[in-house]
Amino acid sequence: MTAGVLSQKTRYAIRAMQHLADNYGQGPIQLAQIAEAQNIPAKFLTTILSELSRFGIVDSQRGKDGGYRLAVSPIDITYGDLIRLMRGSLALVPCASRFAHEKCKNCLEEENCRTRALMLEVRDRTAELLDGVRLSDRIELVPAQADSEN
Amino acid sequence: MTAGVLSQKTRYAIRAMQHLADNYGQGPIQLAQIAEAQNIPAKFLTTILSELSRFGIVDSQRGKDGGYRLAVSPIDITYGDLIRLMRGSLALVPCASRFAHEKCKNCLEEENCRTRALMLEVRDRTAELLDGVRLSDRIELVPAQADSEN
DNA sequence: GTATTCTCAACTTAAAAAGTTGACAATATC
DNA sequence: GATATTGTCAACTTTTTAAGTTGAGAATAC
Repeated sequence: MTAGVLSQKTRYAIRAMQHLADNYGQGPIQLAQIAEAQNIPAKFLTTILSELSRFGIVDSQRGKDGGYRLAVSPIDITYGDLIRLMRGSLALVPCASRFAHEKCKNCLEEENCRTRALMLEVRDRTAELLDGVRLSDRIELVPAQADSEN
Repeated sequence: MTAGVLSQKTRYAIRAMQHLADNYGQGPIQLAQIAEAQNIPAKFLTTILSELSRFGIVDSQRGKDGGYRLAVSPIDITYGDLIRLMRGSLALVPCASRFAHEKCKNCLEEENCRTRALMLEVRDRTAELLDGVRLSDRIELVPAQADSEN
C-alpha cells in the first residue's frame, strides 16, 4: 500500500467541503446527509466538521433542521486553503513550509541543504496550483490520458 | 509538529545518495562515514543502504576497505527517481499515482472525483520538477527570499 | 419539555514509521 | 586458514500518528 500524502481525514474534509459548496445558499446541510452522500463515517465526520467550524470556515446550527453551511462563498476557498488548514502545510518537508516552518529532525544546517532548496521550489509550484483552484470550480476532468507514466 | 510528507527514511536516503554522488568515482565509501557526515543513525542507515543496494542503484562491497558507491552516474539519477524508489509515488493521493495507482479508501467513483483531477495535475507538475533535478546538480540556493507566504 | 442536531474531550484501536538486535556472509590480509 | 573488517537481512521493539468511537452535554425548534 502506497502511503498517500493527504490523510484520510484531509480527504474527507475536502469532500465534505465540496458537498457544502455544491449546496451553497440552500440552507444548512445535515451531517448525516453529508456522511452518506460522501461515504464518510458519520462519527468521524463529526470531528472533522467541528474542526472546520472552529476554524470559522464553516457555520453550524444546532437543533431541528440544523446543519452546516459554508461561512464563506465557495469562490473564496481554495484547495490550498483547505489542505493547509487540515495538515498545516503544503510542503514536502517541515523545513520547506512557509506558515509552519520547522527544522527537519536530524538534518544538517538548513542554509546549505540542497534538498531544502529543491523542496521550497516544489512547495511553491504546488501552492501556485492548489491556490488557483476554488471550491466553486468545476474541475475539468482530463480526458483520461493513457495513465502511463509516474 | 507538522507532518512532513517525506519520511525520515526517505530524507536519509536522499542525503546518503547525495553524499555518494559527491564522492562519485573515488572508491567505496563506508557506511560509518556516511552516517557521521550526514547525521544519520548508523544502524538505521544499514537498512536504507541495503535497500538501495537491492534496488540496484547503489553497489556495495564487503570486507576491508569495502563500502558503497553509486551504481550509476549521479547525472542519471533524479530526485524524482529517489522519492519514487523510497515512497512508491510522487502523488498526494493513492489514486493519483501513475506507477503505483490504487483506489483511495472510502472514495467515490474515480471517474467523477474532482479532487483526483486536481491531484493528477499536482503530481505532474511535481514530477516535472523533481525529475528535472539530478543528483549531480548543485542546486542553486535561492537568496533566502523573505520567508513570507505559505 | 422533548426531540433534534451539533460539540468536544477522552478514549481505543490500528497501522506505520523509526530504529535496534544479532546472527551471518563476503572479502581482504597476514 | 584464521582473523578482522564491512556489508546483509529478517525479526523485533518502541514510538508516533492516524483513524475512528464513546458518551455526556449544549443549543435550538416546536
